[in-house]
Amino acid sequence: MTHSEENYLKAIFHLGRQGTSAISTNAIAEQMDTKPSSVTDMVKKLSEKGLVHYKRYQGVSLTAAGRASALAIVRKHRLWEVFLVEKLNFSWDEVHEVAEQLEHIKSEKLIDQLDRLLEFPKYDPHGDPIPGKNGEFQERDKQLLSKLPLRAVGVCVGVKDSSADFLKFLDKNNIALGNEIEVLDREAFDNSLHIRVGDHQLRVSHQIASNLFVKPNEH
Amino acid sequence: MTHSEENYLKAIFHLGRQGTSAISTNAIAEQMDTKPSSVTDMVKKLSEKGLVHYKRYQGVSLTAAGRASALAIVRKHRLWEVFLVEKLNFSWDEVHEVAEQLEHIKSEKLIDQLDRLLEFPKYDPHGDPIPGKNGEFQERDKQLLSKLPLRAVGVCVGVKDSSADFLKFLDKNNIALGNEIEVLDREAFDNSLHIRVGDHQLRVSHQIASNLFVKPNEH
DNA sequence: ACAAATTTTTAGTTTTGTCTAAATATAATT
DNA sequence: AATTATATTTAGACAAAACTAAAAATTTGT
Ligand SMILES: [Mn+2]
Ligand SMILES: [Mn+2]
Ligand SMILES: [Mn+2]
Ligand SMILES: [Mn+2]
Repeated sequence: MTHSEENYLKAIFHLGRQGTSAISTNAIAEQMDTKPSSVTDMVKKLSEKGLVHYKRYQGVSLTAAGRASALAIVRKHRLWEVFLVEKLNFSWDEVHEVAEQLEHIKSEKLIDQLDRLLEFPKYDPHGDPIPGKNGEFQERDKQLLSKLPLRAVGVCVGVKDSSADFLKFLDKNNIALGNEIEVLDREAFDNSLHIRVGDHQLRVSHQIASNLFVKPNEH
Repeated sequence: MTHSEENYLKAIFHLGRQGTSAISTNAIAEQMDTKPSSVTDMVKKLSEKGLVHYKRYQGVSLTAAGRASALAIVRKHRLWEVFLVEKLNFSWDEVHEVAEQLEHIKSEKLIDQLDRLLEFPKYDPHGDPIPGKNGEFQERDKQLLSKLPLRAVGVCVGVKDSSADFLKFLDKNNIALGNEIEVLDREAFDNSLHIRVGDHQLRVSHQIASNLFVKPNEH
């Protein structure tokens, strides 16, 4: 499988996890920053290889084989991200670009041993779950901060947008995975929040709050 | 720079370290397991980019820029090989194939941090020197075992042929880097040697002996 | 239901890296 | 020096992955 084929499978997989319906050519093109006509070409090839279901004009979805391949790539991507943060002193906003390259390295032993070296991590630096060797993975019980009721308390466990810009914003404001977050107040006008993170307080826009995942505390 | 361009530069660099003359199209083709016509095409492109000196029918050599690029790739290749052996439990006959992939990953921080994680190794698992960040590297003082005089003692410091077959042969016969080797006898007929490796003895063919590097003991 | 807008596909090009077959230059041999 | 052999380059083709522009199918709006 080529790098390009792998990237398409991964894109289709990620789009499939958002909305559950069939995935459109345009959506894939946008995700991959390419043209719809290129997508059509590639989707045909993936279909020939039995990796996606495809009927023209009807969108695509992954076959079992395609899903397995996509999960393998996601597993590699996230393990490498952990490696970069834990062993090579990368910050969480720097890892994605390099992991995009490393995810294509082909060696089963490499990835199994990397998993061992990292002591079998369950989540990547952005809080996303790392699929196991056989593709199994459990999404964490989490909620967008913006959906939390007033006075609710939770632990920050992930980001929805993992762009460098957003991650650097979080760093600058001392918000990190594992922090306790409490919703102190919600501004009705723009849905911005007044929150407590650990022992400091700040105001965050709705856009910020709707890109932060928290695991609500049991009560 | 593409993977293919990088592979050509590396091949030219390695050929240049054997014989010092201009490197022939055919030699590159053989080294890269491709056709001479493909080499000509690529060499033209590398020449356009100022990475090799090239006049048709006269062979190629690296420019300063080309040499620097080649050294950067060799550095990455060998650091990754150390990583695979030291951190991921690979044996020295398994690392090359994976390093061929990893050497193309682009990230300066990645390779600097990898260097640090490995505690700035000077040599790779096959005894080959690892170029520094600025391309500087010192070839070790070493000699082929086959060239050693009778009764001479040395330390095994490298292999010339690092094919999996040869490396597995060495493993099987308990010959490893760092072992002390003494030449006990030389058979005039076929130049095979009777040697001592640490505390065991064995006979090795001339072909074996001429692919093992030793650092002769001062006397 | 029909026209307009949007989405998707097709057709034809481009770039990169490879190949085969043929032509040309260099090297070796008589 | 001429012939033969070898090495190298050119010419033309191909596959992969992208693109643009145009055609076709689908969806939307009235
Ligand atoms: Mn990522
Ligand atoms: Mn991630
Ligand atoms: Mn190697
Ligand atoms: Mn090596």
